[in-house]
Amino acid sequence: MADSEKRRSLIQQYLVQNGACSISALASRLEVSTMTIRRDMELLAGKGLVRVYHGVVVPLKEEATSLQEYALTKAEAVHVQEKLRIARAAASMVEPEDILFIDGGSTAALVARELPRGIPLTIICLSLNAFLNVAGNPAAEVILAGGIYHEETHIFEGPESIELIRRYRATKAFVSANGFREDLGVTCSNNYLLSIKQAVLRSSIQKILVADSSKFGKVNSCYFADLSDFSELITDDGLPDSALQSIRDSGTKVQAV
Amino acid sequence: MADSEKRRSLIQQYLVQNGACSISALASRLEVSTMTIRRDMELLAGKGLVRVYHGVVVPLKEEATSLQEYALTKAEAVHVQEKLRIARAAASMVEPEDILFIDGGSTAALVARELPRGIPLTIICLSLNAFLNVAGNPAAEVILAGGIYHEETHIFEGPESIELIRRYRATKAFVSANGFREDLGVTCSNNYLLSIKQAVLRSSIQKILVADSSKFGKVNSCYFADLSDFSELITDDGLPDSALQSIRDSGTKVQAV
DNA sequence: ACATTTTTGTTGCTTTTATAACATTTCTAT
DNA sequence: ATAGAAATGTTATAAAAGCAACAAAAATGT
Repeated sequence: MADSEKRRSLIQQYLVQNGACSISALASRLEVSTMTIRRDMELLAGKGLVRVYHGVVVPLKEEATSLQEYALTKAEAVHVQEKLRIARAAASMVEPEDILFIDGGSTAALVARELPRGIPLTIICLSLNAFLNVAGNPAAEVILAGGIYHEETHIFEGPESIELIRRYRATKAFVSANGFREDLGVTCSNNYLLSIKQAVLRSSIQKILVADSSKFGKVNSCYFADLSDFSELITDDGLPDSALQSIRDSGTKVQAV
Repeated sequence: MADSEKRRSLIQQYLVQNGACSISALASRLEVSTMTIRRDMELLAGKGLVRVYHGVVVPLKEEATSLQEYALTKAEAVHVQEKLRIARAAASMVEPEDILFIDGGSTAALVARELPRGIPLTIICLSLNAFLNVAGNPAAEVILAGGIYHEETHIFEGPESIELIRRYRATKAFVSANGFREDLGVTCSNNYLLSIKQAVLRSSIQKILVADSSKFGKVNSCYFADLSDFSELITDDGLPDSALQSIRDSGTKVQAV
């Protein structure tokens, strides 16, 4: 990476952490002239990443503040690029008046974050992560399945959660998983996750599995569905063609983004 | 609320939405001089709510979350000190192994924040505010009553919420209110709040009303209990002695902190 | 109604930033 | 190595913001 790029990257990182910074402070911190910073900012502003006011740079990264930030720092920072592509593909499937289940897990949380704003939706969240990423959407009715909070998964467990899921009917469910393979099916790591995911599948028309290719071939302790139980799989381009083909043959649409 | 307060509140709201704004823009938007805005910003900066750079105001993200936002940008900003004293008194009543209901509202959210950490508790939260203030407490089992999210109150509404409350039994319930008086009882502003508060009262041994003295004498549309239905009232020192005495005579303990 | 306090606006001056044009350095490819 | 390109620094001028002191207006209390 060129020095100038590295500097801009550093600036961005600093801005996201600190919320804002003056151009003069950036110049002295990075030991370059203010003109250099200005030119950098012009570039970043052109990309829509920052906004430059009078002497001050403010990161414009979509609400990287407080709640959303919390939701993402906790998420495993692995395969973020893939997960984001998957999330965007998933979000682009959503249509006005859709009723959505958003599962726990970092990929599903990203789906929540990428959901179109301004169109009427009903969004039923199963994890705090997903919820925090949609709360505040003015056009959406946001529902959270409550219960006992599990900090490691950000999911609420309990009969109330299951009951709530059973009471609703969704047009689309975005479900995550810890592992998926053709022979042993789709798996997750906990018993309560299993109950929730199964309830979600039973309450939804379109069942969409969002899982990056690192999950492919893996198994975890709790089996909750076969791949063919899903109407669609959204994953990245890391799956072998043979696998893609055989999943498609079993009746599940596949998007590899 | 005084005009100046209203203006500062508007500014804060605008800042949280937009991330940042120049002083000159705020001045023309609110049709006051830049000096007025500058002085406002000095005030808000003193409270640690914003940071002023050269001509630009940036909200500080640490404080912009749930509670502070609610407690300081909304109309209740005036009574923060009282609420905090009330919250601390309430929190000091809590003992190990207690099972707690924490209602919605800024005062109850403060109770949640002031709860002792490290002692085993079961904490059932009825609002996002309260929840975010206790999530992460390692010694506590944290439960959130889910349902349809209401942004203006940060509360989750729905049959699931009520069912969850009915299913639990608490040793202490910290309940908030919009108004309370001896003749017309304790009132809140919404129907769903009413259902929740009544369910909480029916599921709890000790029923503790936390409400600052500005609520005294007021009525709101929804009546949900008499003052004598509460085992205890925690308020500040703004109630007339005669009222304190007559509430005590009716069998409700009163702490005026 | 009056005086007092608080809030807001105005002015002049200082300091900081923006911008453009030009000079210099650093990088890159042959 | 060297020319050309890209990146960076410098300077001068214009524009905008900061600041302090004072004036005017509005709110408050007696």
